[in-house]
Formats: sequence, structure tokens, C-alpha cells
Amino acid sequence: MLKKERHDFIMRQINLHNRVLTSDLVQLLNVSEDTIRRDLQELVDENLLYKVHGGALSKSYHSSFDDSTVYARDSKIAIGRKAVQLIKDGMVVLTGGGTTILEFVKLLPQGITATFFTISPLVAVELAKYNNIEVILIGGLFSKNSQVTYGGQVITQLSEIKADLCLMGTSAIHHDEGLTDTYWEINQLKKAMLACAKRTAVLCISEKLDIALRLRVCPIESISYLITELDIENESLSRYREKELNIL
Amino acid sequence: MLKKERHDFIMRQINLHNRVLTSDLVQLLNVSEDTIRRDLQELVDENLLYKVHGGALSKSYHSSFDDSTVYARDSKIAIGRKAVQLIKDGMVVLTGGGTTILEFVKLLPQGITATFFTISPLVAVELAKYNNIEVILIGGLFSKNSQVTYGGQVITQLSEIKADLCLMGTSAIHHDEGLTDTYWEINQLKKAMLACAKRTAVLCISEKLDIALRLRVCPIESISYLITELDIENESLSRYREKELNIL
DNA sequence: AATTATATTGCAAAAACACGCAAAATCACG
DNA sequence: CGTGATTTTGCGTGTTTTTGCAATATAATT
Repeated sequence: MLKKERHDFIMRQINLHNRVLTSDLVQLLNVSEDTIRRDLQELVDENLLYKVHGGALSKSYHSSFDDSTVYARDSKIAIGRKAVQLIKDGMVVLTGGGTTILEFVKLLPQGITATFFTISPLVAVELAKYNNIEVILIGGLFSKNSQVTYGGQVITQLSEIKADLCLMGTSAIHHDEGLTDTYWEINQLKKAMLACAKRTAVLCISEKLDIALRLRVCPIESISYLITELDIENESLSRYREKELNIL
Repeated sequence: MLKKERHDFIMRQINLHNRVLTSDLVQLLNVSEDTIRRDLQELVDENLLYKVHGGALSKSYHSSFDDSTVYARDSKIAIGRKAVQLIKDGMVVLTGGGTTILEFVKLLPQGITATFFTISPLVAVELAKYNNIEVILIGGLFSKNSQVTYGGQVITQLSEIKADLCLMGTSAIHHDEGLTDTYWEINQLKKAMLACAKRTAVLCISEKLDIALRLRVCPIESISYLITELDIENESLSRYREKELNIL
């Protein structure tokens, strides 16, 4: 088995289970511990995973430690600032949840007039601070993990909406695989959100680039805007520039 | 289980409940007390929590003391404690919004199994901290004043629900006039909530007793429980004791 | 004051890790 | 094809990390 194959296998395992044990890999791949360690180290060097004692963890699985200090807040503010430019008076906007979206909302200009649909209670509360924004919270089962509403009822309601723009956070984005996610329900949800908006902007901190998870949400062509905290010319974005999407 | 995962788990517990017991973690994670203590110590070193005798506390809980800004918090906690007694395992409960309800939710026992419908995003977020509570957020227009969803869509959805108990806060209650309110939309909302629950409990701090506002929600007979922070025998409640409702 | 629950400390075994080395495989290039 | 360089891999050795246990100390409870 070639080294590259091993690396791919390891990454697949990680994206599947969010974690991997060195000892398991030794058995599965039938190589020595040293080889696995070297592999993991190389993948760390390529910024593809976190190494810990005993194995490795997925990068996308970044447990939201404390609520008070948002992880990578600076990057998220930078993203939010770019996203604000997409919002024009009178627009109908649909948003998902997550800390990045929340930072975006906080950066909206005070006087803005718009209609916002959202599946995130926290986003709704934040949006309510703007006098001229009409806020519609889409109701349904409430997910303890993602802190958004989901399930059949949400999808039904989404199907009745026609939005100018959809803003969503990312679990993972990959230049070939497109948008992917780990949970079935969230996957379905994102599909429904995409379907009801004319354009979609994906808000994505750079460390979630080039990662593919189990479930496919949509190909990269379905996305209108990719917003990261990086400079547009940044090398990491080159493979996305080749696609038909606007990078901000 | 990897150490990092354990740390993540502990932090999740802490951010969820603001505190953890060493003994609980021992059981949940199935490791020795020593290991948990070392984990907690390491998290202290990383400045992520406070360690105390018996467990640990969330940092944000002590620093950002926004709870204390709740008006008449002590009374509301007293009310919450009484309201908790009405909740039995397996119940379907519908709640409104407001700080009193929020305090009530925070006082629910950890293991409780129930289904909660709510029109308040903040209540939903708080309820989501309980593993065995299914939370359904009823969606619709979001009111900037009351921080709850309202409007036709909410009322339609409420009409499809059958709850064992409805918990609602109060604008005003009067022994003859019953429940009253100032805003038309909120009035309609409360009527709909009453209609879909077998019993209704009104959570009401004493200063809202004996007040009647413009719009009538329901006569006092439609209420099953009146919960205040006062002693049941208190003089102020005498005129309510004459009516057919349980005073807690 | 006595009893129980929780902490601390040092220690030892097991597991995981890092480093250098050498054999084997692969590559580079005349 | 051949020869030297490079890469890859596994092994041995010593080190570090992790974990549970026991003994002791401290705090909480009655």
C-alpha cells in the first residue's frame, strides 16, 4: 500500500469518526506504529488534522469551548464584515446558525431595512435589535448540538420561502466535493435552505477549507459566494478561483 | 477515549450546566477520580474553569454576571421552584417567554424526561441543556418587545398541539377581571396557548396581582394554578383563594 | 469530636512516543 | 543498465505521558 493511499485512508477515517486511534490504524493498515506516527505528523504538517496522545482528531470537529470567547473570533469578524456588503435594503435573507453568522449580524449597519428568516434562535434575538429588520424565526425541533431548528416542519416551511440570499456557515468545504456535513438532519436542512434562495453565500473560516465529510450537501457550483477571512489572492483559494463562484 | 476528548466533554458539561461534580464525571467517563482531578487541574491551568471542592464551575458563570440584572430575581427563583413541582416525567409542556419562565427552566432537575413546546428562543436554548427534554420551538414573526414568536403562523401551529400543561408569565392578573394584557397580538397568542393545554399555570410575581389591563385574555376560572413567590396563606392572595384555582 | 467525602502526593506499570540507525525499495541521471 | 542519492519502513532503545493505587491530608457534615 502506497503512502498516499494510507494518508487518504486515515483522512477518510477521521472525517468519518472525527477521531482515530494510532493503535487502530496499526491494525487496519498493517504497518508499524512508527509509520502511522510519521503519517500523522505529515498530515499535521499539511494542516489536515490535530494530533493528540493516542491518535488524532478532526480539524472540523472543533468543540466550541467556552461561549464567552468565540473561537477564532477575529477571523469571524473579518468574514462578517465582508458578508455585510452583500446585504442591500429591502432584501429577503435566510440565515443558518453558528458563531460566524452571529458575528455577521452584529456588524450590520443600524438603519438597514430587510426581512430575515432564520433557523437560529440566537440569531433571531440578535437581529431583533435592529428596528427596521423584520425577523421570522422558523420553528421546529430544536437541535441541542447545532442550536438550530431542524426536521420536517422546518423543511416544509423553508419550501414556502423565496429568499434573495442565503447565508450559511460551514462544516467543511472542498474544491471537488463541494459542501459536506456529518449529520443527516443538518444535511437535509442545508439542502432545503439552498433550494429556497436565489443565491447562497458560504461563510467559512480558512481551516475548514479542503475538507470533505461523509454527506454531500451540494456541489461547489451551487454556491454563489465563498467568504473567508483570507485575502482574495491567497494561495489556499486558488483551487476555488477556478470554479464558478465569487470569492470575497 | 482520548484525553482531549475527555477535556472536551468536561468543558461541554460545564458550559451547559455551569458546573460539574467530580463524582458525576467519574461515572460518565468511566475513569478514576484521580484522572478527573488531573483533567480538571489541566483545564484550570488553561484558564478554562474554576475548580472547587467537589467539582468545578464555569468561568463565564462567575465573570459575566448578567443573571443578576434580572429584575426581582429572588422572587422569580422562588416561583420557579414551585413551578418545577408541577412537571412530571413524560409530560408535554407548553411555555411562553419571559424571565420568570427562564428561571423556572434553570431549576428543572437534570434527569427529567419531557417534551417542551415554546414560543421563546431563549427558553428553547436553555431547555436544550437537558439531555432528555425534547424541545420544539414554535416559529413565526419574532417580537422585538417580548422576545417571543407571535402572529398567525404561531397560532395555527398552537392549534395543532395538545399539551398537558401550559406555563405562562403574566402582564397582569386580577381576581375579577382575570388575565389581561396590553397588546392585541400577545393577547391572541395567550388565548391560543390556553386553548391547547389541559391545564394552565400562571407564574406571577406579587406586584402584578390585582391589576387589570385593556384586553382580556381569559377569566380567572380558566387558570388551574397561580404561582407567586408569596406564602399560600398570604393576605394578598385571599381574594384568589375564593376562586376555583390552586394557589402555589 | 467523629465520620465521611474529597484532595494531594508519590509511586509504579503500561502505553505511547521520539530518535537514530540500517535494510529495502525507489528514484535520478549519465 | 548501473551507481549513487533519496525515500520509506521497521527495529531497538530510552524517554515521556497517562493512569490507577495507596497513604496521607484536608475539607465538609453531623
